[in-house]
Amino acid sequence: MAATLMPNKTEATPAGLSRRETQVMDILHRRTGATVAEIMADLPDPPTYSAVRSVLRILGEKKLIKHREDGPRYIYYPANPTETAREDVLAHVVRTYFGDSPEQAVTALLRMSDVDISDAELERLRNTIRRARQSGR
Amino acid sequence: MAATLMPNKTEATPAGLSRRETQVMDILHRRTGATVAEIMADLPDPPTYSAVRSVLRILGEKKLIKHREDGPRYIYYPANPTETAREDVLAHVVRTYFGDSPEQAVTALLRMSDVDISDAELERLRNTIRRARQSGR
DNA sequence: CCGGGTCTGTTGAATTTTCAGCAGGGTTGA
DNA sequence: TCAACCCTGCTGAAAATTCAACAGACCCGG
Repeated sequence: MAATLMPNKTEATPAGLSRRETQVMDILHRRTGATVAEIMADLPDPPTYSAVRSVLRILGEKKLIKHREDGPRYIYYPANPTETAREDVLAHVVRTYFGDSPEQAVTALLRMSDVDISDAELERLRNTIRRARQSGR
Repeated sequence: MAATLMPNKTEATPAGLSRRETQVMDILHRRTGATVAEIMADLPDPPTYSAVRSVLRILGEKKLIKHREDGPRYIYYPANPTETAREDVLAHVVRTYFGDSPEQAVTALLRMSDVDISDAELERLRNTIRRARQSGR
């Protein structure tokens, strides 16, 4: 029994960022742009100002972020549009945690987010999805 | 203009795993358990067998994975239930990429996943969610 | 019974990440 | 004007990660 049949590499973890890099990118996405001070404030176990800037420089070299000037300081923001990032991360999550079933992801999402959707509604939604998928696709 | 008003730390990145650690955890989630060989096969730029085992040992020390014996070898798997992991990762994604709006996450999910749901359906779903949230919660 | 192969446990080194200090330039307000 | 302050750019060191090699145990086929 050959263990692995599909190539199936991990990927989709954008490129493979370090811990701090990931944290900073997350902050930039959440804030859609932030100054060094703001990033530092949001960072768990905030390191020094200089340390944050190091990470930013590296992210810049990797072309993952850009910055514009805002008076005396820089405002850093993700290099590619949020929309893209959203698709990427959702694809990754669906693939990794929901066996490639967007349906399951949706229901989990609804279930956990205070949206106490009824079973009936859920069923209806599921049908809608299935129907849309069959015909549309 | 005080920049930061909320504490708003990053967190939710489970604990802050290293690059390799994250990759391995993702593989274990996707496969719901895997041998070293399988993990190695799924890893981008696969290192040696020994290297993989190092990461596994560390993940074990951090109580993030367990392993059971399967004949001559070990099968590693996430220490806490997939369900929990799913909630955590969804919460993180929604917060980071969708401004804490599960609704938006759901629509994005539907839109991107081959489910070419019509605007009308989408609107209906949105109403359903809103309604459920108001009354149910 | 014995050799080859596979697996785990452990250790130490190479590489990467993370971090802080310092120098220079510009802005601000007294 | 000028001094205090804040910001960036850069550099090198500390710390963590990543990795490979080696030793010992086990299993299997000949």
